[in-house]
Amino acid sequence: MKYTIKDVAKIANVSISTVSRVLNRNKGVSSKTRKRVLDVIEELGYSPSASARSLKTRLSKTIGIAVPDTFGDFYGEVINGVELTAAENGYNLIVSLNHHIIKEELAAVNFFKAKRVDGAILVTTLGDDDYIRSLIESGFDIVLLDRDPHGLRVDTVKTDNFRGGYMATEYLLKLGHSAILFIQGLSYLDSSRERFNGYKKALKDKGIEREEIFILEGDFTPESGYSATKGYLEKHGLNFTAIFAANDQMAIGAIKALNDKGISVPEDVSVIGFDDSYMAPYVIPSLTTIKQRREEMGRVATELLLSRITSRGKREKTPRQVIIPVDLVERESAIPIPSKRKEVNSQNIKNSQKIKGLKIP
Amino acid sequence: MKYTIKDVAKIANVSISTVSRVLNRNKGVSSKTRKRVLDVIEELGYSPSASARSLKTRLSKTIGIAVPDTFGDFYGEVINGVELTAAENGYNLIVSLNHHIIKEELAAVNFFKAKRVDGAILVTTLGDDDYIRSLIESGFDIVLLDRDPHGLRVDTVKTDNFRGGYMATEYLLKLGHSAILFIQGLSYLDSSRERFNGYKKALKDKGIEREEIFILEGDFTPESGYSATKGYLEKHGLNFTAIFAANDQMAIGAIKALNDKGISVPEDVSVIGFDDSYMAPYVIPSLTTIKQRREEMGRVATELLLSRITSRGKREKTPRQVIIPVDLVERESAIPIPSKRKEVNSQNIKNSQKIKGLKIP
DNA sequence: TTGTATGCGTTATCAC
DNA sequence: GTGATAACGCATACAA
Repeated sequence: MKYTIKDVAKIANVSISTVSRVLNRNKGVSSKTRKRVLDVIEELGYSPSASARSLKTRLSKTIGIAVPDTFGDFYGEVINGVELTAAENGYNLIVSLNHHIIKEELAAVNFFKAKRVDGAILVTTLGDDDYIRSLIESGFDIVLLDRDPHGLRVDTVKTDNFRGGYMATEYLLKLGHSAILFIQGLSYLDSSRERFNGYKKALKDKGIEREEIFILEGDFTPESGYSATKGYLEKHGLNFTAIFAANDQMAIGAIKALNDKGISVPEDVSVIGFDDSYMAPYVIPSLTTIKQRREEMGRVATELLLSRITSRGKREKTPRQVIIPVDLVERESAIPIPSKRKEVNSQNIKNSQKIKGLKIP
Repeated sequence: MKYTIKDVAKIANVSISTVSRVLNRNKGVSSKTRKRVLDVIEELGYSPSASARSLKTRLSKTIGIAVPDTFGDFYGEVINGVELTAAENGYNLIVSLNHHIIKEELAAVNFFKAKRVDGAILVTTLGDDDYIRSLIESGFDIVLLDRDPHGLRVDTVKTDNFRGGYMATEYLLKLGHSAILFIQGLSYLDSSRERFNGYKKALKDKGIEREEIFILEGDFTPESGYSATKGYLEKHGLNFTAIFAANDQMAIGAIKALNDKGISVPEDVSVIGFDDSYMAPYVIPSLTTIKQRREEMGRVATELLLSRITSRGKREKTPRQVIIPVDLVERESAIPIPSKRKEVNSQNIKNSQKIKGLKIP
């Protein structure tokens, strides 16, 4: 907490340049004096001042990450992947939350830009493309996560949302479902839109095109999945046999809403989510879902960023777009529609009878 | 990204000290020149170098937080509270994960100590008390979160775990349960132990003291709650009517295990958790639990830390131990035992019949 | 009210 | 192989 390179030098009976050498390049120092210096460092518990060092080197050995919040599974696990990779490479992580407020995101980014960090990962960016463009043009290294490049020359890392949406829907179609509700997340996010596009495409490929009213609004929270489903049931009744929610949390909320109305999952309605969150195997019924590799997204984004940082000055790399593949995880919440089932047991009939006050078309 | 205070000074036709003054104390500068300087700053998009500034002031305006990981609800929300409060006060947050490995925690703390941060919040510390003691003695500001002081002169913030454990158990007792399983979390953590103590005390106050085999080992993950419960059922059968799990995730895992064995919650077994996590209202049945104010814990810890940091040099404050109160949140997963229920409907009987292959005492 | 000069703890350039 | 010394960008004591 209080020793400087000077103290070390004095005690080790060498010059500060020698100490600096053993601290860094470790070359051009006789092994004898190196050992002596090292001993003193150890003894004093000395560690170099980060600020002095970065003032000189213009490198902070720190990267920033801007995320909306740390709730739910997604952001937390992304951060995990980022921190892990950063730490492995000797970088620290400054986390800035913007609470889904654009102004705060801009503030965070400006702060990042103020030389405090060597580069930044922007997750689920809210702001328009212009400020990102200006960031890039000013030579600031950034990578976008969970977002498309939108024509910008940036590195991006995203999940294969379209394919995930397609797979989920296709899976339900194969199970015999055709009346499939889609609960979208925040619709201004690329990730939500693409899952939606995958859903639409799968339906279209199957010749189904009508279902406008089947699109419910959500915001990725379980509350939104719950109330969207509840509202829909109260308005339209049970005129669907399956739900695809843009994330697991909304799927779980939807199941709860169905359950509250006496509708059984999966016997009456199949549900599929997106994420393969921590809780997905443990909810009842366990959730069939599209697995998104959240931690890996963080890892990859960090690797991209660090490779840019360390290659500064060399010729500019062309922007890279990494798309992380998804997998379908089959669990209990999605099953074939009754006509396709081997056996229809009494339990299902019983449950169906419980549906009251609903206009069943 | 590239202007310095010098550039600003030159363009504004003032000295760098004047610029510095408007940047900081903002006093002793005529409003005319201040405006001029401000304009130049604005125009250039200048922002002072953090490293230079902290080299000079010996303050980094950054605090660190060390947590095991960012999975589940607890740590993420604590971080949320910390970041919020830090940002409000102009501080940045460096997050360091130790992945439940002591060595990494020590590394993180040493790093924090290397002057990069003005203070640190240590969450759920793994390491022994000695290294924390040495930290404190060397004048480093820290606050411990989710952990007891263990006689150390540190500020701590924790949930009222004992009372939470007591309340949960007492609630079950009032519902008529007496055979209550306890699933503990990582038993080396204060928080888990105290919830356990609360459980034991409530039983004792009620004159129940025998239940050694009723204590199951868990580690706060849903997996552990699941497998502990499954293992117990396979070994002892259904010789209990309620479960108190040291967190919601394990409670949800336990419910899943019961469900897999054909045991209904809450009809056959009542379950109560701890946390009031994000998902608690949406699992089926919705989870009765003890609410832990995670974000507030983060807020309070940060306030304690910042107050220490800003009062450096003044006479030392005596350590403060803040205990955040808990609340019981009643939902669906815990109900009176059958003899205490107003009505026993056929549904319950039916469910009970489903229990097979279990030695029911 | 404003300007000048010094030093914070490093790294790097140059000598020796 | 080693040692002076000049920056890095800023805050501040001291002058003016």
